[in-house]
Amino acid sequence: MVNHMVNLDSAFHALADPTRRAVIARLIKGPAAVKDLAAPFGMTLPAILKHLRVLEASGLIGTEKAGRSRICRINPERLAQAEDWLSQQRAVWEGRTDRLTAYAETLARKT
Amino acid sequence: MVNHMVNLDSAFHALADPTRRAVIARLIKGPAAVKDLAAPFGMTLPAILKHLRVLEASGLIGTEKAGRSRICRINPERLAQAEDWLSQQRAVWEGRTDRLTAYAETLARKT
DNA sequence: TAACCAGTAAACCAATTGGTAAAGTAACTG
DNA sequence: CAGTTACTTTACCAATTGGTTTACTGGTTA
Repeated sequence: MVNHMVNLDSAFHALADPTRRAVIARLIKGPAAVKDLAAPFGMTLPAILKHLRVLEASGLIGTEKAGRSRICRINPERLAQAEDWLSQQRAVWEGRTDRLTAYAETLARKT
Repeated sequence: MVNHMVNLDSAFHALADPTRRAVIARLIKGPAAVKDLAAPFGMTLPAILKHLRVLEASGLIGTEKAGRSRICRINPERLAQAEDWLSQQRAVWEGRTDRLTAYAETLARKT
């Protein structure tokens, strides 16, 4: 139960970097090798590799070795978990404002 | 247009800490003073204040001074922005898998 | 006015981050 | 077998983070 929190920690942390979000946006369209992910950014291989490790540790992506290259693919479930936390908060918020709206209507009816 | 990214950076960064998510979960049910937010955690006031500043800088919450206390309230729009990015990615993913599904069905029809 | 209360500021600390450069290793290619 | 490619490791760096303690300010209350 605490584990779930830890996952959210690492998932949101992974999402907090524009490079990593760009990698996700790329991978969501299909798997890619490390080299191909590095290409769009003016960044060294080790730098991208660090980002990929952060993403992999968070469970947002998975990687596997194929010959001399490593291919990365998205793990949409973890992305959904982050989205779920947010939509859950929104649900509470909307429940609250609904209640406020209902209360306001009650007041309006009384006056 | 780059600004939007920066906002996502700070929003996701703010969400990456369990204390800050707990603060958000609390504030989404209604405004609260700094002291009340600090109470549930075994943490000093300055520590919570730092978290609140991070949350405020990200735009996820707003604060205002009232007498000697400062009351904090949620800003649901920013929360929605983070959710939007995620659901947008999911939409791409689902579009992709839909296309794969359609392709699989085409194959099935041919055989 | 004296005492208390809520927040703020400042200085400090260990750990983490996002990047680099340089030197390896393992898998293809000619 | 020699060379290139693609990743990997290591060591290093400056900046940021999440926390502390101590001291101070401004409001509230007895």
